[in-house]
Amino acid sequence: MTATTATQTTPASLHTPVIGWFDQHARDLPWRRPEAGAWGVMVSEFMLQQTPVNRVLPVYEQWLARWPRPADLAADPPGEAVRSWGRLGYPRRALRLHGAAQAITERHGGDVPSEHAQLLALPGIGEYTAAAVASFAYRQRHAVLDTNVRRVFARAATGIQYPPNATTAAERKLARALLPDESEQAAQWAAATMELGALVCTAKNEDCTRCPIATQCAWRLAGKPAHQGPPRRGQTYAGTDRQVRGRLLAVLRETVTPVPQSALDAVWEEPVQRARALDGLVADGLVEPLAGGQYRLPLT
DNA sequence: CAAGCGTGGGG
DNA sequence: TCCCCAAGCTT
Repeated sequence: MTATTATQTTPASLHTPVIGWFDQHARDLPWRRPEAGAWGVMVSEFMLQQTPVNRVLPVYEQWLARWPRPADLAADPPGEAVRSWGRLGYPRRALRLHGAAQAITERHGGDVPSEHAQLLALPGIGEYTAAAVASFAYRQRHAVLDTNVRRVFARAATGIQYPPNATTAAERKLARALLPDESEQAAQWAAATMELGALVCTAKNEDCTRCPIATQCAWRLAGKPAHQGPPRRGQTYAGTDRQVRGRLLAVLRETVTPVPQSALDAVWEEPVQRARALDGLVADGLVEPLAGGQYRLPLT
């Protein structure tokens, strides 16, 4: 026999069980079907930035039915993207997705680019989304570090309950070290680790009995020590500008005809904050001011 | 780099 | 009820 330590965790010892688990338990999500294409993957990634899967599903279906290609979206006003975004939250994402569709139409012949650098240059696409589209849609080899993967790696490899607030160089290095060499297997690994974090290795109430790598998990082996350090910053919402913006935009989504100032004034009592919120929406390009104190979603 | 940016479901 | 959280990006 060799002197191999049977219990040591190696990258390869994680790949087979995690990918095997994914084969058995992956959810059948529409953007994972072959017919979704790169555009479907990209749309889903925008919508899933900070919004849960179950709320994205219906909006995704409507969106792809209405705008099956980037050029279809680019041909409509940005305000229509904002309206169709509905109540997914963070409506600037809708504007950025529209802008990305325009850039794809103008610069890439209407096809979602496959190169990471070109994806990264599109509005609304950062490090994570560029890697996700390149990996999921084009089966390339990229470290895909979202909140789920970061939590899985923090626990399984680093032995801590939660990753740092912001992605660190150490996390990127670890993710690259764990990535399978072959690109198709790397793409499966990316999707599988993400799904594991979403379904089993969740932020709260993780279920280690269903985890395919529980026997190798550093955090579990250490007795699942509680998170050290300051509590995660809780985002207050009630009474903030964000809440006011949400109410204002909800009014404007209701109608294609311009809305008078009085209709907007009705959503919030305090005039200073109300005006600040509306100014912010205009500055962001989410609202278009018209002559005579009227407002609408942007046509350009 | 910390702050700002929506919304709704579940414990 | 309140608090936490959900496939981040931009400035």
